[in-house]
Amino acid sequence: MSICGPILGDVADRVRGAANKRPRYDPDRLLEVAVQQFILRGYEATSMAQLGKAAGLGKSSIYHHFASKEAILHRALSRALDALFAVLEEEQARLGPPPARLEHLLRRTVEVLVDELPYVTLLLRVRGNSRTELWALERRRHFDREVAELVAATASTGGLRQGLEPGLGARLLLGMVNSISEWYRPGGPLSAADLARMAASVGLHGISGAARAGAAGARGAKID
Amino acid sequence: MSICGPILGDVADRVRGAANKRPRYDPDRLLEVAVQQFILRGYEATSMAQLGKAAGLGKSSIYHHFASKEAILHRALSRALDALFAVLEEEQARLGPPPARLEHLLRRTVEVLVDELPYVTLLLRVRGNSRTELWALERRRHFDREVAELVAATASTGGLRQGLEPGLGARLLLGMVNSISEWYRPGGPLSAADLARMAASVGLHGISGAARAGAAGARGAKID
DNA sequence: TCCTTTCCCGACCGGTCGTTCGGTTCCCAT
DNA sequence: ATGGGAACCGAACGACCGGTCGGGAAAGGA
Repeated sequence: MSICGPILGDVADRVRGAANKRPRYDPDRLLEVAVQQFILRGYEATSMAQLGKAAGLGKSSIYHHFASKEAILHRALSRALDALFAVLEEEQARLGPPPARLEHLLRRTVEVLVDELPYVTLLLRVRGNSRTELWALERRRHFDREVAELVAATASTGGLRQGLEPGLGARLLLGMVNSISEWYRPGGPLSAADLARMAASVGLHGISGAARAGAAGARGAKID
Repeated sequence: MSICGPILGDVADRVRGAANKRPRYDPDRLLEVAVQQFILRGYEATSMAQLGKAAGLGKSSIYHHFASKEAILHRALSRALDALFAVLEEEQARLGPPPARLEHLLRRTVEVLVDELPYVTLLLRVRGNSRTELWALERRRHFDREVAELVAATASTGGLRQGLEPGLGARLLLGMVNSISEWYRPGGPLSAADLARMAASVGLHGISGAARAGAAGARGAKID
């Protein structure tokens, strides 16, 4: 128990021992606290002093573990991006018929999103304000493009609905999947695997099959 | 032609005459410039000085038109929310069988999103940092809940796929629709009406009909 | 022409930002 | 027990933040 941390049961409490010892951090644990704050108030709106307080530290102590505020962000975004790109390397995402590969990719993306929820959430909110954010944005675009190419490959097997440009389909698919980070909270009644299966299924079913309501001609939404 | 505005053909240029007269603003035009900047760099990361420069004004001049930085945000968010809630009042969203009402609601939501793109985009990025943002967040939740109730009504007519909780369906639907603000740019080859028709069709088709890949039991995602 | 209103400006305020620095406290291997 | 590195602290830095203020230029009606 402590009165220091702003939220009960926080990392700040876990990091000190059972007694009220002085908190001792390593970069990864501090990262956890920092990302939590970044998500809560936004990166720009979070001050180093707030980061320190949330961790039970003075703000100058942060600089013992990270070179700068931006370095914290970089590490967090890197973690999210690495986890996402690892999915692209998985066998089932690289071999087999495109529709099955796309299904696997979407399902695993959701699972990673849930698994690394804070880090991916932070990634999805990046807007390109600093060099670090621009770098993350570009890496993320690479990922999106791979998904788009897989959707295009699925389309060329006839798996896409009439009039739906593959680029648009990919965007809608990714938008749906990414939006999960805005409401999903671990510990709820919905398991990550079930959510992933369902989201992938809903998404794929949405962009495939016969059109119900016709959209005359919807063309030209390439992932750039 | 001017060297003042950061982007060519900006509102800052349009607002002065053909000659290089002094810019004269009214709140609405200034709002347009401000929202553009808020989207570009984020609300917190945008300073009043930057707002002024983007408008071709000194930062103190902003306060002639708006009481505070937060007042600018409030006006922008209000514009987006009013446009969205107006859709809920439309006849076709209130009368008829639930599936048709849902289709209309989704389609019109996309059209409003595109129509008021900067303002809705700003709304969708709000995280609840100030009283204004909390207010906007709550109004937005009301809108989401109305959509969720319509999805639930659609479900009770048997229009929802097996195992898909209406709350989860609504979230996925809204996530897909809202994500359009992250990539759609007016002037592209895709008209707002076509996009709206296609997005609504993809979304509805995704959450309805028979399941392809089974998700054992996916339950419990209520819109709060 | 003159006066009023609208609009805009530069200088300035207190406060907070990210960051630096010299020094203190703690843990642990020796 | 003791030396040394890792972890942490408070004070202070210059820069910049949102906001205020008194005054000047432009527009418009008389």
